[in-house]
Amino acid sequence: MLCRVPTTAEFKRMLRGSLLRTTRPRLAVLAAVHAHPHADTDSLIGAVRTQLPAVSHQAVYDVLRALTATGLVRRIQPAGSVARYESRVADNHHHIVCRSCGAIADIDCAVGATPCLTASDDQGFLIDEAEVTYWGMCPECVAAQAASN
Amino acid sequence: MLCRVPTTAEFKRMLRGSLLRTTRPRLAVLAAVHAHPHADTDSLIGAVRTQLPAVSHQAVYDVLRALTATGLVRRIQPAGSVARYESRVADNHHHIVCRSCGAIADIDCAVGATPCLTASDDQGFLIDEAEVTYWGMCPECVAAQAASN
DNA sequence: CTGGTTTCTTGATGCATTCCAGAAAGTGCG
DNA sequence: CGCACTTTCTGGAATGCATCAAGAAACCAG
Repeated sequence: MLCRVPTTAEFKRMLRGSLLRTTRPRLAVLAAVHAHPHADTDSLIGAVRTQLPAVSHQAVYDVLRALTATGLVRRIQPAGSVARYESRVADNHHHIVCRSCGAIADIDCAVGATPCLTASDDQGFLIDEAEVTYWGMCPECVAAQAASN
Repeated sequence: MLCRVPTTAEFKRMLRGSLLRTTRPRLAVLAAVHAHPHADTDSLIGAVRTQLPAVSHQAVYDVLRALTATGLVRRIQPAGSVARYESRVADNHHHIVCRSCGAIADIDCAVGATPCLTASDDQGFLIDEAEVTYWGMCPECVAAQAASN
């Protein structure tokens, strides 16, 4: 992620561009998602409350749903994990999840555009997205396991 | 799924082959998973109870976990869905999920072996599996939407 | 058949998420 | 700039899937 975190003014523009009212909770949540990629809802609530101590958890849930619906943030949820959110939305990238500690990292699509979208037989389904999740172990957990042997 | 549902004797052999005791709940759960692909836990509990009315939900949860751990069944959990189980475990196949009704269908890997497993940059992770989930609409929901327009 | 171990039953608990009703804040118009 | 309308936020309770815990029951080897 070489992208710097956008400014508040830019966040406002993003909200207006999505026909969303610019409220403090929304700006704070948007900033939190940009600052903490792949964070779960609880972490985001904590991050938001450092700026806005009074926000309710319900507000964060509502905002995250609104932002997800308009495409400003993306919700990911690997099997066995709670919902997590990220701000990279434009590009077609995938994720690798550590089976041991649950860490998530971004991975660009292996081959160009959207090759995985070509299913061998779609069985009459109208496919609009192919989501790839890589499973494995993060460097830290690999090292930890090697050390314990 | 051209495979017929295995017999009870075959289920027993499968359990013993995985060093698991052959108990009635396990046989019933194994049969239920084979008879109802992609069923969620609650449906499986219902299916098991047609044969074994007294089983507790906890027993089904435990059995499903044991079967998943030994690889006799596979657990899948698309984002926003509860856990589902299937009996196709040997082949490397993927799933397509209907955004509208949640239906799940099997899809064979697009290109031969395991091409998607080649990540562009693994970032130091030790990758052991690439899971592909296609998102779209099932034929029924496509028809229903077309009819309502 | 019997001892030892694993598994199942019953009931309670945890946790992420959602529902609900009233209060508050943002927005457009006069 | 202020007012009315609409949407959003607060606070509290509820839902639902899944897991934990302790004792009873079932399975397997000898």
